Amino acid sequence: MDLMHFNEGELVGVLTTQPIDRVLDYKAPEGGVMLGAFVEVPLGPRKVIGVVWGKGTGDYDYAKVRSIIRVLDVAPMREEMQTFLARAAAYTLTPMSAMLRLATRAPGLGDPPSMRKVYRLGTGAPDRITDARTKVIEVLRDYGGLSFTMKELAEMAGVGTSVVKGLVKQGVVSEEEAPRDTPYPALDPDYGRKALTADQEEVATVLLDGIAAGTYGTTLLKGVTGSGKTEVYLEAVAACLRAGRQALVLLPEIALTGEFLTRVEARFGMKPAEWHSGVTMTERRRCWKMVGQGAAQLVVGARSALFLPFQNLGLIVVDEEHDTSYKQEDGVLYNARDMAVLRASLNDAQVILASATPSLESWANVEAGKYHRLTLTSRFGDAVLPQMSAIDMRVEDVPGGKWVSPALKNAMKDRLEKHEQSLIFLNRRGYAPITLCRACGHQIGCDHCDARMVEHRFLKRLMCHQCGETKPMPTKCPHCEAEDRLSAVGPGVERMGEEVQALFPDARVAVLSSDLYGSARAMKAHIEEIAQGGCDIIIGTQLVAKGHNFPNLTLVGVIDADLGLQGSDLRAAERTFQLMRQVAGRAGRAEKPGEALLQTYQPEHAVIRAILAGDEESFWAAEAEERKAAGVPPYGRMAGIVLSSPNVQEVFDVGADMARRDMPLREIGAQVFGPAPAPIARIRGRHRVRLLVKADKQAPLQKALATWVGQFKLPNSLRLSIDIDPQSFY
DNA sequence: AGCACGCCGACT
DNA sequence: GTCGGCGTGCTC
Repeated sequence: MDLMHFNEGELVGVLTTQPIDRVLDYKAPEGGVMLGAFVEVPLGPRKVIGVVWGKGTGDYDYAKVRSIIRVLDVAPMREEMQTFLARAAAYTLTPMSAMLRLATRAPGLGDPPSMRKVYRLGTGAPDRITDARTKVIEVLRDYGGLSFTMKELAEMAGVGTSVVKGLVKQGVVSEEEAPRDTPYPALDPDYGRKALTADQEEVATVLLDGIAAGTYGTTLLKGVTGSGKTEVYLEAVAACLRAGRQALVLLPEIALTGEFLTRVEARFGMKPAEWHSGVTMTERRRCWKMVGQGAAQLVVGARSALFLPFQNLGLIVVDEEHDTSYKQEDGVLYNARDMAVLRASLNDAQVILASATPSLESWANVEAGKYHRLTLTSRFGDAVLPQMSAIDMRVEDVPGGKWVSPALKNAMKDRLEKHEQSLIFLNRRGYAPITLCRACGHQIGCDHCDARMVEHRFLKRLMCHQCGETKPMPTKCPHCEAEDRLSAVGPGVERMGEEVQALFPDARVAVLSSDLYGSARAMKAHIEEIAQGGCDIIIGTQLVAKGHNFPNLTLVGVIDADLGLQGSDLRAAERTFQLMRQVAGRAGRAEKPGEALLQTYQPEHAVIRAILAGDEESFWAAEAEERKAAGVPPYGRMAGIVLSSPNVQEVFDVGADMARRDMPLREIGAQVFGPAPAPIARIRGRHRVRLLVKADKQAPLQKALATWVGQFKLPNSLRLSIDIDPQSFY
């Protein structure tokens, strides 16, 4: 490859991670520098990390141009990575410096490679031989030429470290310095190959053809839980490894990585590299560096893994592609699913978007011919999708303050008798969503946010689900001071646990909610125990919808299928549809047929009917029609602009001013709506208003937004963030 | 992001 | 008089 090289003294442009939205000129250091090199440069009184972005422009007073201090000992950034960052920045309207920060988030990037002492067989002869010494020498012989740390070697030989030290002194064992960051063990694509069903084989073959072509392409891999989606895309990973290229698997949640790593190990013989907020600093550094040297073949990670310095990326799998956590909602606002497609297209790599319930965006891209689509139909074993039906809550007799209908209760009783598990699903954490004073009607809210405090009886506190603030449960109303008049209104999972336990006093009831655990590990252990039959009835939030297997589960009861259909959130129907189908998909594994019962007050609602009929195609088609008519994503483009400030008056004034001076937007036919209070009007003491911009699919939205926002001189106290393709906008 | 420069209010 | 508030601007 023809890498551009700059000789000493030549002007180069360096992009730094400092929030300066410009490439600065520097002189190439002694020995010259490559395009894309990671460098340390002086900036004012400081030294900062940057990347050689291109030739210098020479538009800065030459006398003031300083020299690059040093070139870091890491692989230079590839040109397609530069393009990826630039395109992603332009799309999300993020400054380049912030984009570069995502790509340089490796701890200790600027440090010299960390070294450690390793030991291998030397050439010397021992002065005398002992049993312990023989063991050490045998271990080293067995592993012919490999080296180990002192601790490893002593442990493997079953001797103390002093034995090894003695041998080192005599040169029998040699000591040398080696980098601490070691390559990941090679994965064997043929290691744990499982026989696929005919259906899976067919799909895998198509994916393999895509990999073999070595070109860009995106495939939506659709398959219900248990259809063997993972097995099938791991075949694509195997093909990618055989082709000598790197692969990346993105998972929406860290809690899922543990189980996934085990599956990778079973399939490829070794664990892959891991990248997410849960891994240690040392391991992250190793991962970043090894990925950059091509010494990590497969990375399993969170959305930020998209910014790792892959040298030869051949495949990106986005598992559970519909998951909303792929959309970063703070800092740089990007959707990892879309960015994966962008990165792959610049790398001639393949993308697999896997889901049981794809997003409407992906569905629309398939319809438009941009993505391929593969569907896995048959489930493992002979289990079938659960029998789904609605319980019409308008005719059920449910006492006040209770939520389980007689129909659902009977179904649960039946499972208890058959020693099968039931799952009661309610997507509300805590005990009760509202704490109301019966004397004055006051609802306890958060002091810093415009949100209600949720009672968590388990913690004996009230919690704000927006900012996480908690306070002790008061005994008297903070408004009218009436004693003992506060009451819990509405259901939460903790309260459901109480109700169900009262209905079935002898049943073992377990409540599953993310806030009940101290760590992801504790949560995983508990879920595993429950799945193995550790309880009769599970009460859970959407946590249970995410990839956990409950082999003995045959009944799913949804307490409030209408939750999420309310409001004018455009994606509410889509989300409810996905969530209900996923939850229902938990029932009926192995040989036992499952049943799903949905409690609803609007059984005639199109979404509820589509869920019950299991008729996805018509649901998507109907959704697509509605959104086309409304001109909203994925058939139109939107951007959310959130202004926030400690001063209410200020945000509304600036918001109104921005809405008024909308010429740059009108020029591209875009419309501005608002300002309106943002979905959460106050967070951590900052008042928030939102403007929404709607444009045609083809309109150059980003450019117009940049010009529009650029017109305003914003006060310092005010913060503005632009969210292209916002996930939620009620 | 830091850090310096600079221009108005209450103190020795 | 001057100490210090943090708004504004610069960093190759």
